[in-house]
Amino acid sequence: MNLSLCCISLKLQEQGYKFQTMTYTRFASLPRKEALETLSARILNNFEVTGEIIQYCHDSGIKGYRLSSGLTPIINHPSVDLSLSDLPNSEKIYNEITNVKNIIKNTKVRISAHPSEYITLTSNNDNAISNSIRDLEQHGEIFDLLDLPKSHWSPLNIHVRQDGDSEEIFKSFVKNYLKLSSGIKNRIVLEVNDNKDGTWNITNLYKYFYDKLGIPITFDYLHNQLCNDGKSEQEMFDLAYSTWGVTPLFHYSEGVNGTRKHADYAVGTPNSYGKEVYWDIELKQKDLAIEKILSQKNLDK
DNA sequence: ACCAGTCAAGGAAGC
DNA sequence: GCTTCCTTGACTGGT
Repeated sequence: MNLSLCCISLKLQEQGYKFQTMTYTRFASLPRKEALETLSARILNNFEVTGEIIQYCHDSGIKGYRLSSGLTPIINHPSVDLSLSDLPNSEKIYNEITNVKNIIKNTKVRISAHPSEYITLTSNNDNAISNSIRDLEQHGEIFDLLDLPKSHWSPLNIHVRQDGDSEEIFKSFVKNYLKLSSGIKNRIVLEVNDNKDGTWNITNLYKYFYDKLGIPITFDYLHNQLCNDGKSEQEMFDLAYSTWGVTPLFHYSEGVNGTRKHADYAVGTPNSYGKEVYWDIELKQKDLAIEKILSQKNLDK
């Protein structure tokens, strides 16, 4: 089974490999030089941790890894707007990125990302749109530096956040989608929403975004349970599956007591309905939850 | 060393 | 309409 780790390894975290971040408030409160140095050191740390995690995934039989969206904090902030090359010791960061690139090449772990839940391509708020585009392009830049394919093999997964009139929202999406670079357009995929009564269930995503733009649809067990049009799970799985030109990367999670809150561990196992799929495991116990699924799978054999 | 509060985003949901 | 909620994990500052 192709399982994929989301962002954090609890095992490595225990060994001291932890991501670091920085808020804009903090950045702005420090003298410029110190702020930049702190930020640079944290970003360097984050790429080192990323390399460790990818190697660990490979060594543990985990076939995929979702990059943390907090890899390069603040640099996309509209009031900061830095590129990696602006940072002190940027050559160290680029060296580390090259190291991560080589680890990916050697291990063949499938790399993806799920940019912020707050990204929108349909908003009426121009700032929200430009912030979203900047954030997506930043992800693309990192993907390119890591030499990841400009295809859905390395997907950038986002949501259509806005509910309402499908036609209007779709039009708004297209307008902004066309502003994205080809590196983003070739990688972007759309995930079923998790809000009840949501407009963007898999059927509707298919009708608009796959049919008209060829964008693959990400099936997610939990979200599909919470947001669907009454069709069977397998029917939705198959429909989403049919939109991918490469092996799909779907999401597996279980809710606590019927809520969207993610459980610590899986009770069930991902059902791939006989197909080849990569599963992002969105469970709070991260690699420990994956380990458990893999060990149960082995017991079954 | 530890703990509680803070931070960030934009649409949803509630009043 | 306006406010609060949602979500997440690490930072921050006080003890």
